[in-house]
Amino acid sequence: MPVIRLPDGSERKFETPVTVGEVASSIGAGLLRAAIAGKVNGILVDLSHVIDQDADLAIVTEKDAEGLEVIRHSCAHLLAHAVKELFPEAQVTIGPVIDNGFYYDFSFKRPFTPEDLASIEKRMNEIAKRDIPVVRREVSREEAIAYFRNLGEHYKAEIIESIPGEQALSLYEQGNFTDLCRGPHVPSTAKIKVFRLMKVAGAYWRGDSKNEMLQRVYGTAWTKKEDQEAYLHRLEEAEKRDHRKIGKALDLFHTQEEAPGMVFWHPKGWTLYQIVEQYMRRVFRENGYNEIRTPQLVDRSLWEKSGHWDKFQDMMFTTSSESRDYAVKPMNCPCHIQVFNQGLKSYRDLPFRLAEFGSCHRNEPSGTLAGIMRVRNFTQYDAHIFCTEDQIQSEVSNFIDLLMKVYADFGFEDVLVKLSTRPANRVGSDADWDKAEAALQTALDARGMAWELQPGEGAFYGPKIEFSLRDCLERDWQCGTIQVDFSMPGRLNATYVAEDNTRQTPVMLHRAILGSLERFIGILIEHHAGAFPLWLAPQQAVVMNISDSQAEYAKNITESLRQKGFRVESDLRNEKITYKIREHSLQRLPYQIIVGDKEVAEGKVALRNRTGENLGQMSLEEFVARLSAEMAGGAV
RNA sequence: GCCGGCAUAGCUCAGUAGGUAGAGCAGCUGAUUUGUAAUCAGAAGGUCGUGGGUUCGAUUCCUAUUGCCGGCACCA
Repeated sequence: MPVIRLPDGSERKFETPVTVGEVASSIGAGLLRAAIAGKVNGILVDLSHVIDQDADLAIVTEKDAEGLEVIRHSCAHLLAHAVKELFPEAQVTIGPVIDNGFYYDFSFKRPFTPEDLASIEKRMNEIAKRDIPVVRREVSREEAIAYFRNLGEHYKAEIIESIPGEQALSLYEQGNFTDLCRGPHVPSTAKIKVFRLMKVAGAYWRGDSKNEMLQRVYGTAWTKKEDQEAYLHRLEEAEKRDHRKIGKALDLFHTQEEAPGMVFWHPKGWTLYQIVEQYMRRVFRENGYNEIRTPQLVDRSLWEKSGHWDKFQDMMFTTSSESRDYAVKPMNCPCHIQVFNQGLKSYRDLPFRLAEFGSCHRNEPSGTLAGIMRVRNFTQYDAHIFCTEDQIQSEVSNFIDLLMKVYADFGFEDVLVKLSTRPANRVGSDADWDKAEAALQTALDARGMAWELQPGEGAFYGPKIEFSLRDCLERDWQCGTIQVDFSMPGRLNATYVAEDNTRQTPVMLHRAILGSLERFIGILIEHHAGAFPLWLAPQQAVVMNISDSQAEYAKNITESLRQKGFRVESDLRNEKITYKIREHSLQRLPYQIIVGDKEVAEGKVALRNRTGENLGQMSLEEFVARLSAEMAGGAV
């Protein structure tokens, strides 16, 4: 005689055990029609789930986020169902829900083609229309294994065999297709209405590159057609912001076959790069860092001592000369320790902060290269702080303040924070780890930041915090990090003289704000879609004449602005003003200045901003004041 | 690195069921002196990513290779 409490607080009594669907039906036929699943005492279940004792129940419909998740999950099954009907020899494996959709991995003798995708999607629509009930059934482990072995579904059988314990397993059956699944699922295939298959790609079985490569089919699914269209539209918008496209259109950089994964910066792109570099240089200077420069090429023995050779040998570029082997530096830290090691350091020198804009090379696998986001030659904008354990917390605190300020200056307000703590394999004593983890956590909490704990995800040498930027398309980019290192200073013999005249090994903090500068600029390009704020714009304004007679005046305006430090060019070409405006608008210049006979006569300029607004006439002084104010609002 | 796709003029792209390629824009030349997102005309521009093969003939078919793109694995 279960009593069921609904989210609004009301209660319903039933004489016998009831299913979630029956409760929904007792509330209203409309609710039953909209119902996707149920939530019993907070646990998501099928509509067919039987409730035999008192419980809290919420009916999950397609309006709920969880309802959409269930639909996406069921859509993955629908995909597998269609594939099995069209290609019976294909074997099913797993099909989880992901952001905006789902995927399903198949083992098949040949790759799926785009044409296959079209026919699979068509079959999915047909199956959905058949309105096939989706039925849950519990079986024992042995039964399940035997069932899938018998079907020749070896991957499924392997999955079940790897599930520990003797627990009963659930199978979901829709017509002639059955899949092992925890569920829950929609009650019928007809509940899945809006979906699209997006792409096929290879994916390793169980995510291990030693295993067979499976065929992964990606799809997206929604409850409403408009939602799907909005999603597809968002993808198109993201494509327009692609830094490779914008980099070409705005003449910022290029890459070419002879230097894979390395960037040729053009004048405008290099201007942008320099603005970012000079800004960071100022930030370092004002915050107690000393900038240094260390060699690109360092004898192999140093990398052996630091431990990098052992682990990353294949990914380091090497060269040799006069029978010595060198490696091109893949990171700055070992060299920074060499600088620290020059001369005897006292505890009074700590914290000792060294920063470098170091050009690093890593021979990344070919398949990982992507525009300027992942390259083989990049500028590692990082710094190392040598300090005592007692200084960790204040250093981390100051660093977080600095990092948030820098991100805000670049237009990023939304920052995700993750704290990773000790892994099973690690160096350093538990006392060291206790202290370091506590220092990181205290620094975060003192600032009142929201953060996520990642237990066991720290590096072997120490705990770390990672900072990700969320851009305007809601994509996350991990850029910043601060890592405590108990290992490397000792490995490379860094010491200082303590108050009691003993030699101590300092703790080293690795810290980065922007990460790879190439990647950060790629993020900036996509975040701003090439329409950079004034302080970052490689070219801030153009001065255009209407006809030849104002050429001299235009040149003078340009020159005055340049004298004041603004990045301005003249466009004196014999073209119609509309033509010039169009060109510079496409180049996304913050300001366009137009001078014709009227402006010459009155000693003024006519101003147009990036959104196409005509700001009317003003004196050069007024325009300069406007630019200066806008720059002050930015970071410079 | 693995799976799949792609590679044609400076750029964006079309094309050839195998008979050495075409558009728009840019660039060049000339005319036009122009008021807030494309003035007109003319001439020119390509070893169809690279190597090998099949063929009377390959940009097209086969093969290898390089790069790029989408994933996967990787990322000190």
